[in-house]
Parts: sequence; structure tokens; C-alpha cells
Amino acid sequence: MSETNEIKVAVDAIVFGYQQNTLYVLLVKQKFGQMKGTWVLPGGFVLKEESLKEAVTRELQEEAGIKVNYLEQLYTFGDDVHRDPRFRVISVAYFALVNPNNFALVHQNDTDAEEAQWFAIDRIPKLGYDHNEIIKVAHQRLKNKLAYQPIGFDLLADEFPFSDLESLYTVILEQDIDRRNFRKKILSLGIVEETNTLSASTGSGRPARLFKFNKDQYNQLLDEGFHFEIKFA
Amino acid sequence: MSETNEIKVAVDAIVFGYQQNTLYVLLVKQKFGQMKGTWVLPGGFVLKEESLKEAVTRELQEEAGIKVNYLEQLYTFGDDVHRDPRFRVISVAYFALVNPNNFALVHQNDTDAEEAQWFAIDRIPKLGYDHNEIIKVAHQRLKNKLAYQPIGFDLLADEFPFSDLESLYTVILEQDIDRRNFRKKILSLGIVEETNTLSASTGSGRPARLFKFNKDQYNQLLDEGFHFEIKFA
DNA sequence: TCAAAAGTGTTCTCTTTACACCCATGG
DNA sequence: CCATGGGTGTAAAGAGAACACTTTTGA
Repeated sequence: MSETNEIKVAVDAIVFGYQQNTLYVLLVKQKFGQMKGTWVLPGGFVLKEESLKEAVTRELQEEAGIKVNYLEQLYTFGDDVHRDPRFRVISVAYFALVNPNNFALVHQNDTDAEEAQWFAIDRIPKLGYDHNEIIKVAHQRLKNKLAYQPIGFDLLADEFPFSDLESLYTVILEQDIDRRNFRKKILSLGIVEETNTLSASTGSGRPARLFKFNKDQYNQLLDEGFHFEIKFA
Repeated sequence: MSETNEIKVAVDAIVFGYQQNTLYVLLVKQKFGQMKGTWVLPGGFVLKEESLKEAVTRELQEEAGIKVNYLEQLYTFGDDVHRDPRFRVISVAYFALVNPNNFALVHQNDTDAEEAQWFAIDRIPKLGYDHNEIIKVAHQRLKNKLAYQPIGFDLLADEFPFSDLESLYTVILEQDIDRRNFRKKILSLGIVEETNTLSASTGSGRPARLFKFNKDQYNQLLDEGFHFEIKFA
């Protein structure tokens, strides 16, 4: 029973960002040890007096200078006893989303990682440990959640054209959707509202009206037993 | 960083069983320590050379002599630094289901727990640690999963009358359902098949035809993109 | 005036809901 | 023959899917 002392507890974060029809994941370059130079998920060991959640937010701040706007526990990886070649480590992985406001990375020098960088989901290099596997699990979770929780909005700016929301769904779910039916469906839920703003011109095409997610309204509907769900043909 | 050595890793299992319109949870009486005599979830510390999953199945065997027929990771509880008053412990909780075949408890004497016992979900006593909270989370997961995964069958005998399946749904979801529509819906999924057996008489009423879940068929449909879902009015 | 993206309604199909009476058995 | 639980169909309403042309802007 005392052997449990020899198991180390780590946290890792899979942070998703979305920009220009591309889904990105945040990675950091390992600064120390035999894995120096390898790209891995941001994360690290949990301190004795901090909660798991605190450990993740601390590591994200230290390693990438980033604050996320959605965070939930994903899964705890601890079945492969040798997933870390040095020690027995179990890792509690967290699923996180940032919107473009928080996208920028602060490069502090006093960090665990030499660099932090965004990688397109289909351009992830071979990572250290089992982190490629962890990203797969997180990607699947993202796909699933998109259908029954309004987390798409956490990946967009506060005000966005409808087409951004639509292409976010097509890109992440890798599936075409009908523009008219999608718009009708989303608007019928009553959690997205029109603003008076039009998008700045992008050089071609008609400017789009901007919309925003009404979180208060969503929470109120939740209390009333409302059930968010988006499905496609 | 070395402080992580002082965090202990435990697993706990929430095992659900269903009998006679009642949902049960398996609890064990703590045998040692200052919590001696308190009811808690089966579980214990993870050994250095075993996977998390192995740890759960080992503990369930040792403490209750039970084998489950569904097991999945639920959540890792580690945000309250003092959830165990003795040490910093994080617990990876597992969600498990048994069917009536595996319901019986073997009372070995060489176990961690003095006793193992089934408690109706609405008759759970005050438990040690944060285990009442953990059960709430597991109960919610059970309710959610029932709607989009055919796990109800893991709580029933291999062959069951339709009314058992139906009352399982009403009991766990705490919601009435229309008998005719429910039967139509389930049968239309094509994963439940009729047997030739009729239930033994229970003293009154017409004997029921028994059905069984066709797991192979379900898995095949899954591969074809099938999506299980049961909703109610 | 052309290219590019935004905006918009209707019809058809399928799924979900609501609802009530007869059947088989044991006592 | 009565009490108990098992078994079944239909119609109405709602949700999802399919589908194409007009509008606004910049170049």
C-alpha cells in the first residue's frame, strides 16, 4: 500500500483554438530532461497543496502565458504503467478551449517550456509520452460535445458572423451542413442574438451581420429543462 | 516538483445493481483506521505496477468478491486537497454495472472491508470522505448514459421480460413512459430479440415473453454509424 | 458587370406523441 | 369470474431534410 507513494500525479491540457477554418492545438517544447526538444502537451506535476484544476491553470500560465475560457476534466491516463519511461505517472488530462481574444501566446523566459506554439490538428508532430493518443481522445470529445453543448461559441470571438459558426461545425465535424437549415435551427434555440454590427469588409462578398451567444439566456433555459442539440443530415 | 511524491493515488468504484424496481449501490464497511465502521465505496490505493483498471477490479474482488460486467472511468476527484483527512489523495472513480447473475456477494474474511452490502440509491447513509458526492455524480452519469447507450441491458438478466426493461427506465430516470411507444422504439432499433421462452408465472397476470439484447448486432450497427438513443415525452 | 459571400421559405418525409381496449393466466 | 399484468395500432403534430434564387458589396 505504501507503494502508492511512488506514483506521481501530473496534469496535461489539450487546448483547442480555432482560426480561419482551422482547428489548432497548443503544444510546448520540452525544455529539460531526456525528452528535451520534443513537443508535448502543456502540463506538469501537481503540487501537494493545490487542486488539480489549479495545477492546470498554473501550468498553462507558466508554460504558455494563456488563460482559457472553457476547462473541463477529460480523462485520467494511467493504464500504461510505462507511459512515462522515468517513473510511474498518471496524468489527469483537461480539455480546454480559447477564443481568439485569448489566443495570443506570451513568451516568458522563466518557464518550463522553451516555446509554446499552435499546431493545426492535422499537422501534429510525433509527441512525447502518449500525448498523440490523448489528443485523439480530446478531439473526439470535442466532436461529441459540439452536438449537445454550445461550446462552439467558446472558440469564436464574442461577436461573429453566422458563417463562422457554420464553418466551425463543418470543419470540426468534417461534415457538410445545409446553411439554411443550420441557421434556422440555431436561431430557433433562442440563445444567439443579432447585433446591429456588420462585419468589416473582407474584400469581397456582402458584409455579414454579427451575432452573439447569450449565455445568461442559455443558463436560464437550462434551468427550465432545455436541451441543446445540433444534428445533421 | 518532488512534492508530487506525497500525493497518493486511489481508485473507487460505484457499482450499480438493479432488482425489483430498485437501483442499488454497493458499499463496504471500513475495517481499519479512524474511519473504522463507516460505510464507503469499495476501492483503495493503486499499486505501483498495476494499471488503474486492474486496481479497481482487484479491489472489487478483494472487498466484495464481485465481478462487474460493465466498467468505465467516471471522474477523478482531486480538487479538495483535504478530501482525505490523513493524506493528500486523488481518487480515480470508476462507474460499474452488474447484472443479477453477478449480484451475489462473496464474504471472504481476508479482505480490506468487514462487510460489503447493497444499499438502495435513496437509502444511502452518510459515507466517509466525499463518497456521497461521488455517488451523485455517478447516478447522474447513469441517467445520462441510459439515454444514448444501451447499458440498461447490463443491469438485467440475460433474458428479461419487456416490462423489466421498461420499469428500469422509469425507475432510473424517475419519469413515466408510454408502454406502447417504448416497446415500438426499442424493437425498431433491431438490437433486442424475442426468445421462445415465456416468464415463469409470478402468481398473477399473463406470462411475458422474454427478450434478449443482441450485442453482436449492436456492435455491427455501431460500425455502420448507428446511433442508439431513447427519449421520452 | 462580375465574382464572392450573405440572406431567405416551402414542401415533403419521418419521427414522436397521445391514446384505450383485448388477452392470458392464477386464484 | 375477477384481478393482474401483457400485448397491440392509428391518427395528429412536430422536427428534420432537401432544395435555388436574390441581395449586397468590392474590384
